[in-house]
Formats: sequence, structure tokens, C-alpha cells
Amino acid sequence: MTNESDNEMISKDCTGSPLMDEGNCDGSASGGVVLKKGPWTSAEDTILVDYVRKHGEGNWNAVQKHSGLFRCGKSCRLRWANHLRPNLKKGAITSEEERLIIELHATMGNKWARMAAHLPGRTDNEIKNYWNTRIKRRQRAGLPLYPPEVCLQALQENEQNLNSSGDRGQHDLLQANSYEIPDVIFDSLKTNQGVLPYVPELPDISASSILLKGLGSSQYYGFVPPAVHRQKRLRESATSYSGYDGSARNEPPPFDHIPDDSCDNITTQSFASKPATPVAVKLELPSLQYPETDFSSWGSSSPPALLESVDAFIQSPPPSGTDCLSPRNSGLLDALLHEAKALSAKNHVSDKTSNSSTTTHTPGDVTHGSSLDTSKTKWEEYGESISPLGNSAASIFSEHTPVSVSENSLDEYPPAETFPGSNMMLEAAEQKVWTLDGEKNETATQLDFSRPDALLDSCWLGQSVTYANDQEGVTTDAAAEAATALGDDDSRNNDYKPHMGTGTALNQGWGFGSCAWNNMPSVCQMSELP
DNA sequence: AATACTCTCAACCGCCGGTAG
DNA sequence: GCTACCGGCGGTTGAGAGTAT
Repeated sequence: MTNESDNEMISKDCTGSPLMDEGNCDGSASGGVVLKKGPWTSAEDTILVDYVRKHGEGNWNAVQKHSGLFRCGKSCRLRWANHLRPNLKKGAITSEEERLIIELHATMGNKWARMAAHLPGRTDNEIKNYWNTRIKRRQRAGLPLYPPEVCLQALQENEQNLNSSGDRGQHDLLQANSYEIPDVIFDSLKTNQGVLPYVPELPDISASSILLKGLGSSQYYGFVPPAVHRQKRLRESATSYSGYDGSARNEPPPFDHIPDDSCDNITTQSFASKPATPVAVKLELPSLQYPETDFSSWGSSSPPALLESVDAFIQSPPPSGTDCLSPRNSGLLDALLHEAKALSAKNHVSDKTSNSSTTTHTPGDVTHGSSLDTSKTKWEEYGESISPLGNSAASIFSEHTPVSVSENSLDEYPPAETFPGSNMMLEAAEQKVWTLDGEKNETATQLDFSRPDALLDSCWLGQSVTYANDQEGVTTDAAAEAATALGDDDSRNNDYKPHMGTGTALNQGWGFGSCAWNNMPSVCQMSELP
């Protein structure tokens, strides 16, 4: 980008806004000098680098004054931070980084700078761009934002929090709920309330509904994004949807890969309960809010129907979808959870027991958590700073979803093995821990519960291991695998590269992306953790 | 080959919080 | 306390490259 368009830009671009920024980034900063805008040239880079070497970072506005650069301080800072500073990691986002980004986004939302802090060498801008492009991709493909495991992780976290602190948080949340999550009303969901006991009988199901979807509940098949937002060209998803229009046909997408009866049952049941008419999904979403899409791709019970779309998705794995998530594209899982929780709390104000809160909505639901009822995590500490929700992130899941983590509700959900994101993942995770802030290669022998993301990490690790085993047909030691995966970038890419482009659709489908984000059931069945 | 479309990414914009005067 | 400056952050935009039709 640093081409040689050079100085003509100075005159051309600087006339933009009279006041670019209160930070003297205006075109006439420093004595009427017209500041340049647009792409940086190599010459400018050199000047900036030299300046920083001599004077260090900071005081960016002085750069222009002392170096002769006709750039505002902001521009200099940005250029330095995103392109010139040492230790920047160039190249594509690795699989590990992808996972991390997903996990972090699930907890932080669009806090790119914070996320970048966990990804050495990566910039907030890079992460942001990456995420946004993924979101678009997933949106097109009708795939959910977050993999179910992430949702489950949140759920688990919630359990921990609930069990450790009761639902005191609910009240706090209610009071502090500043997360105004746009309502995404799923008419069909409402319609199904009678069928889906866990669906809160609330006037507006927004976050909670999304959560449900995010957890792969088949009941959302009907929410396949209306063709409305489908673009003419659905390279990636066209085929996937070709044979499936759940919203219109009331039938689940074809998915023969999942032998799990329970899943099928759920699917069928869910669909049967759906209105015959296309689901009316409120499409008036915030700018960053993406239309609801096909959650089926996530759900354990969901037909991987979208193998192809999944495939496409996988080729650029990092989920950016829209689902499990936040209606506001910020993908703020926590935010949704927060809202859902708040909503739930409204209905259970008097319900002070955490356990009750987790089971109230679902007769057939199982109280998860006891096994996860470990010591209170640091959500409140860590999460507070990073998550809009603080500690309540996953709570909603437990309250509004049929998913059972530590236990399984066969009626409502697939058995444990279909949800590697839960137990299995944890097991794997216990063998190795991947610390977020840890510069990649950190492994440990125990989950680091001091970190709120511990579970998330474990989840992903488990997935990756699973995938590796499956793909390679090699029984690898989880720890070793993790170590390898966390090793250098190259090795990571080799081991987990979602962009496999190798073989069958199934094979492709189970790339890191699909393995981790799409139907766990199959994944689990396909391989076992050491 | 032309066109349309998507993807990627660098850069900009505006807002906000912290801080010094 | 007020104001201006500075730096940081998140959202958005636009150009170029790539790809499909």
C-alpha cells in the first residue's frame, strides 16, 4: 500500500475535512502546513521509523514538527502501530489465532485493542478487519457467529458463576444492564414457545433466542436467513441452501452425517413445531447486526447440511458468523447473554437460587453445572474489564437453552459426546492449557481457572486436537498436538490449517473450522481424544 | 475478454477518556 | 472547574486484487 503516489496526495487528500480531529489532525496543523492523507509511501515510512528510533513512541504530533512528515500525529501513530513497529506479525491469521480471536470476541465483543493484546504481533485493526470479513462471510453462508463450544463455554462459566455467587448477578445486571440489544424477534420462536418450554415467555425474545440458536438448537432451522439478505451471488452458500429452505419447507436440512437419533428427533420435532409459513425474522437490524442465519450449522442436532457452506466457511474459519451471538454484530456474546439474563431475571426476580434459575424454563432440561460448580472464576475480575457482562456472560445460556453441559438431556439435546464442547473438551483441555496472553506456546498441565477464558481455551484445544486426529488419522498426544499447534506459525498452519482444500467435502468440512464450529457430534464420533 | 462481485486491508473519521495548564 | 491537547479505540470507507460468471 505504500506506493509511490507520493506527494501529489498531499494536496489532493488533505483538503478533506477542515477538522480531521481535535488532536490537530486537521489539514492546517502546525502553521498552515497541509497534512497529507492517504496511503503512506516508503519514504514516509522511513522517516517515521527513523523518528521513532530516535525519539521513541509517543508524542506523535511532534513527529510532524520534527521529522518533516506531513502527517498528523494520529496518522503517524496508526502507521507505526499497524505497520512499522517491530515484532509485528505479518501474514495470515493462523488457526490458533483464529480460535483465540473467536474466543476473545465471545467474551470481549468488539474490543479489538484488548483482543490484540492477547495476540502478540497482531494489531487491533488487523483483528478487526479479520473479524469483520469473517462475519460477512458467515453471514452470507448463514452460519452462526460463534461455535457452539464457545456458547457452551459461556454456559459453563455461567454455571460456575451461578453456583458460586448465586444469581445475585442477575439483579446487578438488571440494574446495570446498559446493553441495549436490538430486538431480534423470532416470530417462530414465539410460536414455538409452547413446544419449547425453555423459551422464555417474554414479549420479545432477543438475546435468549439467539442464544438458543447459537447453541445449535435445531428449533432454529426455521430461522434460516430469509433470502432477503442473500446476495445474488452466494458462491459459498448457494449450494448449501439449495436443497434446504427450512423456513419455507418446515423441514430440516438434509444431513446424513449425523446418525445421532436424538439429534434427528430434535430436528424433526423442532421443525414439526414450526409454522408452515416462512419465519418472519425481523430484519431491521442495527448496522452491525446481521440477520439471523442458519444456526443449524452449529447445532449438534443441526444438520451439517451446510457442508458446503460450511466448507466455504471453513476455508476461512474464524467464525464471524452471527449467531450464538449478538444481534449486534459486535458479536457480543456476553451482551446477549446479559440481556437474556436480564429478561430472564424479570421473570424470576424472586428466584434466588441459581439452580432454579437454570432449570426453570425447561422441564426437560437438565441442570448443568454441578460438575462445573467449581470455584468462582475470575469472570468478575477479568471479565468485568473485558466483558460487558462481567460475570454473567454465560448465565443466560443455562437459563434459556436446552443444552445441558455436565448432564445431557436426551430429549432435548444430543448426548455428551455430541458436544465435545463440554465434557470432552474439558478433558482435553485439562491436558494442556493454552493461555490467551501467553505468547503462543504455553502449555500447562491444568486448566488455568484463574482465567475466565480457560474454558474457552480448553474447548478449542480439544477441538483442534480432535480435528488433527481425525484428519491425519494419527493418534496424537493431546499435549504434543497442542504444543505443535502452538509452536511456530508454520507448523500451526500445517496442523490446523482450516484451508485445507484437500479432499472431500467432508474432509474439508471438518477442517478446524467445521470441526470446531460445526457439528460436534460428528467430530466426536470421528475421533477420540487421547 | 469483459463484467460483476467479493475479499482484503490500509487508512480515515469521530468519539472518548486522561491529563496538563 | 474549565479547556485544549493527546492518544486510543471502534466503526467505516475506499482502493486494489482476486474470482466467478
